[in-house]
Amino acid sequence: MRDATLRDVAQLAGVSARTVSNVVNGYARVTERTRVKVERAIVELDYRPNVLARNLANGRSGQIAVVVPYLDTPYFAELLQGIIPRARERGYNVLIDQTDGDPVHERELIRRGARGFAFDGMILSPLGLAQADLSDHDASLPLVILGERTSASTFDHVGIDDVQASREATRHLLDLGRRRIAAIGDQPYPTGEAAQLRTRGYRLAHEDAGLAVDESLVIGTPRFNRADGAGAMTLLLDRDDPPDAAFCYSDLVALGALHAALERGLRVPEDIALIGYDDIEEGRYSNPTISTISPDKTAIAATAVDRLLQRIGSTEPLPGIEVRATHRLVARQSTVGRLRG
Amino acid sequence: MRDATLRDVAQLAGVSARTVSNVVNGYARVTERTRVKVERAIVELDYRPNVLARNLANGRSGQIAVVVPYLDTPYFAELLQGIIPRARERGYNVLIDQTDGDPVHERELIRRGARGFAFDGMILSPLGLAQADLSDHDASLPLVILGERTSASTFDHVGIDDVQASREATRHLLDLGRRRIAAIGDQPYPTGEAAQLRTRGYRLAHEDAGLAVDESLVIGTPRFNRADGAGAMTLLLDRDDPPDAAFCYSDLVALGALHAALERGLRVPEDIALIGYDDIEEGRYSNPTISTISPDKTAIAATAVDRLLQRIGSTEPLPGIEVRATHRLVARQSTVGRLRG
DNA sequence: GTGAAAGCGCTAACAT
DNA sequence: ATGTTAGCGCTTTCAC
Repeated sequence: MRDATLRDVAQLAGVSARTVSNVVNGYARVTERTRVKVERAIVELDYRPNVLARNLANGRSGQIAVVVPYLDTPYFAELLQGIIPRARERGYNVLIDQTDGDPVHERELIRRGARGFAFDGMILSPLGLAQADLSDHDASLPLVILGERTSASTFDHVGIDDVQASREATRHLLDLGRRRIAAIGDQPYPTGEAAQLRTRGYRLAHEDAGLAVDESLVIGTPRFNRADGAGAMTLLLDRDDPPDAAFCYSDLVALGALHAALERGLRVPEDIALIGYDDIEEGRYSNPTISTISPDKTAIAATAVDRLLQRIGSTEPLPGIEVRATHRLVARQSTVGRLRG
Repeated sequence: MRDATLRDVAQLAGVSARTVSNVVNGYARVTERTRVKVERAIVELDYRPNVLARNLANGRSGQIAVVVPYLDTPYFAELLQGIIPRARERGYNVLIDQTDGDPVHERELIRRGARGFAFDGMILSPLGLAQADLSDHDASLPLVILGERTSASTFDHVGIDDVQASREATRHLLDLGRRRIAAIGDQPYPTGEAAQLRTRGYRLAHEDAGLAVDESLVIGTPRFNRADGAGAMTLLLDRDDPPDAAFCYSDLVALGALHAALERGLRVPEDIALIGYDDIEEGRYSNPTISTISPDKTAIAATAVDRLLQRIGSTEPLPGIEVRATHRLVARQSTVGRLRG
C-alpha cells in the first residue's frame, strides 16, 4: 500500500495539513487535544515524513559532504570519526566522497556547487588542486578546507601550524644528537603546498641550530603512504652515507620507512630514529612505537563542522578565516627508544 | 541573484519545460536545432538542475547509505574504498553513518526505513543487533547485510565463509606444530554471531586434527580492536601455561596481541605465532608482518552494491540471498618467520 | 518532437 | 490555534 502522507494524517485526524506539520516539527503552540489527535493518527497510519519533499520545500538537504582523497588513510578515517557525530548532533547527515586526488573530480565538486548536489556545504581535503585552483569555486557553496592556508581565500581553512610543527619534529631529532636527518615526503610542485610547509619547518629547525641542510636528504614522495615511505627509506639506506634519522611527513610514511629499516636489520632508533606526523592509532601499536606530531583531531573535526554550518546558516558571504588547531609532539620509541626500567 | 530554473531556460530558449528536461536528461529524440538552442540557454544562464526537486519528482534520492560500527576500523575503510566508486559508477552517492555499535541507533536505522531518510537503500554492518533483531526491519527498505548469515532472512547477506576460513587459519597453526593455540575474540552472546562462527571454525580444526580444545584458551573480547588484542595477550602471557600461538579474530586484534608479546620480549613467531583476519594493509607493514585470512574485499564491495541496487530497482520483494565471497590464507612472518635466504 | 499542466509531499505566508 | 493554499523545481502523462 502507498505510504501515508501528511494529508492522509490530516484527514484522519480531522485537522489541516498545517496543523499536522506543526505537530511533526514541534512548531508553534498546538492544543494538547489536537496534538494527541494528530499523534494518534500518525501512529495509526505509520506516517513518516518524506524527507525528499521536505528538502525541496526547505531548499536544503540537511546533508554536508566531506571529501577526502583516500578513505583508507587512517588520518582521514579518524577525522571522519569526529566529523560525523558532530554533524549529526547539529542535525546534518554526512555524505562522503573520495577523489583519489583526481584534480578533475575535485574541480568538478567545487565548481558545480551545492545546487548540483544534494548537500548544503562541503568540507574538502584537497589533494589534486593547488590553492590557487580552489579560488574559482562556486561562490554559493559553503566551503571549508582542511589544511593550512597558504594564500588568501574566500573560504575557511582548518588545520594546524604545519611549519611550526615540522620545525619541532626536526628539532626533536636534532636534540637527540642526530645530524644527518632525512625529510621524507616533499612535493615541490603546485599541489604539494602542504608538504612544502613541512619542508620549510625542517629547514628552519636546521637554521635554528646553525646547521646546513644536506639537500640530498630531502626526499620527494608522490603520496604519503606506507609504500612510498618504504621506498624512500630503501633508497636512503642504499646510499654510502645513509641518514641517522628521518622526519616523515605522515605516520604512514614513517611506518613504511620503519618497515624497510627493520627489514634491513637496522635498529630503530639506535641506527636510525624516525618521527612521523598525524598520530594515528597504528603508530601507538607498532614495534617500536612511532614518535609523531599529534594534531588535535577532535578540535579540527569540530571546528570544520561548526564553521561550515555557520556558513550554511549565514545569508551574507562570510570572509574566509583560518583556524589553527593545536598540536603537540609525542615522543615514543622510534626516537627515544624503549623505556629503560 | 536567484539561481536559474528549468523554466528560465525554457523561456530563454523559447521552448517548453518539457523539452529542456528532455535535453538535460538525454531523453527522447530532440531535434538537433532545439537541442543546441537549449544548451546555449543552459550555458548562458549557468543552469544546474536542482537535485532536491528532481529527487522529489522521481521519488528517489540517488543515494545509498552505508552503515558501519566504526569508520576508523581499517577493514571498513578499505571496504568503503571499494563501495564508493562502485556506487558512483552506477549513479549513486554514498551516505555514511557509524553507529559505534549502538543497538538503539542501528535499530532506528532499519526500522525507520528509506522513506524517513534521504537514501534509497542501505548496506549495514550490524554490531549491536543480533540477526534476530534485523528481521523486523522496515520491509520497504532495500537492505544488504555485511557478514555471513546465521539464520534465514528477508534481505541479502554478503560475506565469506567464516567457519571455513577460521578452520583454515587454525589448521595453519596446527600444521606448524603448535598445540596450545589461543582463540582471541570470542563473543558468546546474541550479538556476537560473527565471532561465534570463527570460534566454531577454531574448534572444527581441532576436531579435524583429533585434538581437544583447552577452553581456557578461548578468550572473549568486547571489540575487535588493538587494545582488546593487547589486553587479551597480556592476560595469556601472565599465565603459567601460556599459548604457543593465537588465532586472532581480526588483524587489529592480532596487531594488538603482537605489540603486547613483543613488549614482553617474546619472539614472534618463535615463541608465539599469530594469525589475524581481514588482511588490512597495516598487517603487511608491521614487524613482523601478520599472517591473515584475506577476504576478497573488492568482490564483497561490488556484490553488496550490486545486490542493493538490484533490490532498489525491483518492484516486487526479492528473496534474501546469501553471497559468499572467496578468501585465502596469507602466510606471513608472524607464523612462518622471516624468509631465510 | 514539443507544449500544457498535473502532480511529487512538504512548508509557511496569509487569513481567520 | 488552526485552516487555506501557493509555492519549492522538477518529471511526465496526455494531447497535438
